[in-house]
Amino acid sequence: MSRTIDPYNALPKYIQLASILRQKIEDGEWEPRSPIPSERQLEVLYNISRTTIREAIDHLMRQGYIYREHGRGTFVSPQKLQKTLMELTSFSEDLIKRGIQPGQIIRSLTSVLPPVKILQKLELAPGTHVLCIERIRLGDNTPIGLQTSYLALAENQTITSEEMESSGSLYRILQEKFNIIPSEADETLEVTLATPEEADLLQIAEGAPLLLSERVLFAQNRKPIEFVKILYRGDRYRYYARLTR
Amino acid sequence: MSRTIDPYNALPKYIQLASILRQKIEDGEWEPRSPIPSERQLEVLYNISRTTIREAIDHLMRQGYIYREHGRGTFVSPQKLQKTLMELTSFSEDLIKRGIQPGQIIRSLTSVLPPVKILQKLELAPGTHVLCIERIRLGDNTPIGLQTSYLALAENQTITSEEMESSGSLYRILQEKFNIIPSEADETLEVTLATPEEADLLQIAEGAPLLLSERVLFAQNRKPIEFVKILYRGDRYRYYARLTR
DNA sequence: TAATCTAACTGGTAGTGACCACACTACCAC
DNA sequence: GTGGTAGTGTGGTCACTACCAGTTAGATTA
Repeated sequence: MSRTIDPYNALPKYIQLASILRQKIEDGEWEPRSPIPSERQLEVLYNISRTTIREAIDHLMRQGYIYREHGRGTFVSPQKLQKTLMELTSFSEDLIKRGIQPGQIIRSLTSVLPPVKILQKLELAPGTHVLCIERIRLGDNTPIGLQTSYLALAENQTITSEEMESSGSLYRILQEKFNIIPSEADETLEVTLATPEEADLLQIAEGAPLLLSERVLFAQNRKPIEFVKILYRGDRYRYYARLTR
Repeated sequence: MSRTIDPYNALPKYIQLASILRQKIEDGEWEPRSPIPSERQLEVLYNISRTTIREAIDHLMRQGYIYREHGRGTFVSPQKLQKTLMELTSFSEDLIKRGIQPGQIIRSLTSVLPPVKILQKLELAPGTHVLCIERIRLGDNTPIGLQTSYLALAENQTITSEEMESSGSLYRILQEKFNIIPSEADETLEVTLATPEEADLLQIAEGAPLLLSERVLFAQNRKPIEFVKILYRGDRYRYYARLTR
């Protein structure tokens, strides 16, 4: 990573500065709870205006790397799990962060007419067909979850099972093929009990407790792009979130 | 709510402007997906510099009220549940938002020596005593959760059961009495089954599925102030979160 | 000694002015 | 029609400046 600001770099200076500072924190060059250089010092150190400095610091603060104290200074956050900040993660990203090998079995990939409730969440007209993908999610080669995705793609857009097989990450396909970047999601979590079919697929007993997650995913323009329902095995999955005011 | 910016007001201008704009959105004066006045127009409308305008808009954007599109404008977010943004909420706030009448039964309020695991999460030395509050949480007068809080207060700080009874909200006491403002939390959720004692307290069958939430709450200065464990009745509670990248 | 004041820091708010990157439209040339 | 192009409006980035508001430590004073 660069150690100085390059004014000819295409990246904005505040992003360059933010990543320099982030690096120093992640490398442990600056101890938790210790102050980073003051804004006036950074101005001189990197030859950047305070406006830009503050913008970089704002970013790092919102990402939880540092915190400010009026009149005292700006300090490194003492957090252990910086990587698992409040972030929107795909299933595979999620598992990788926990050190578990993700995997999946694609059960089906078809165009379906979904229930009205789901069409409403996707803000689609009644009668619209959407792409439905059913998958069994694996962690270290054993089932952890049962996932059903409904995707609101444009007429001329579709995804093949080959693409799903080879890429592994639906979100990566959305991003690379259609330039759709997931940016926000509403999620609910509740407890249910496994039906016979679900129990069979997850290799657990009928009536075993499951964690049910339902999520509506929004793109950059705030349009809903996916409704996804995941049934997690209660004994093998723990949900993690970071909340902020 | 004020309709113009008052330069003599103690509140910063960008906060005044943000609340004016928020009001217009909540009142429906500006339709979802329609553009709000451009930054240059707002400059003239409210006689404020663009710096300040952008700061106000930044705030509203992070709170999910609006979104920006480079080259096109700034638009009102089409969100139905503005109130239940990704927010850190207390149990009572949470229920009120869902239209349920919160209540509680305080089972105990004592100084205890907690398990080492909890002391570690609170970043306290082994052997430290903390305030422990056990409560049964009610929704519309029937039990929905079993909550155990461990509070890392200073030597001279404590909370009485009278205060808990009268206020109802622990977070309000923390804020008003000790000036501690909860600002962040790490939370995990998983599924467990009710022990006989838990089943009895929650008035459900032994072995019924529960949603177990464990949360570490941090103050403004990033110091942990509370470890709280809540067992929710699986049949009466649903967890909601909004995730952002 | 203890309380007070002061100066020199820190981050917080605000204005001005400039230029860039992107989106849209109207117009023109082919 | 099609493709280009210039103009104008939008948000994005950046510099420089000024002053306000907390915090701290050291000097000063009672």
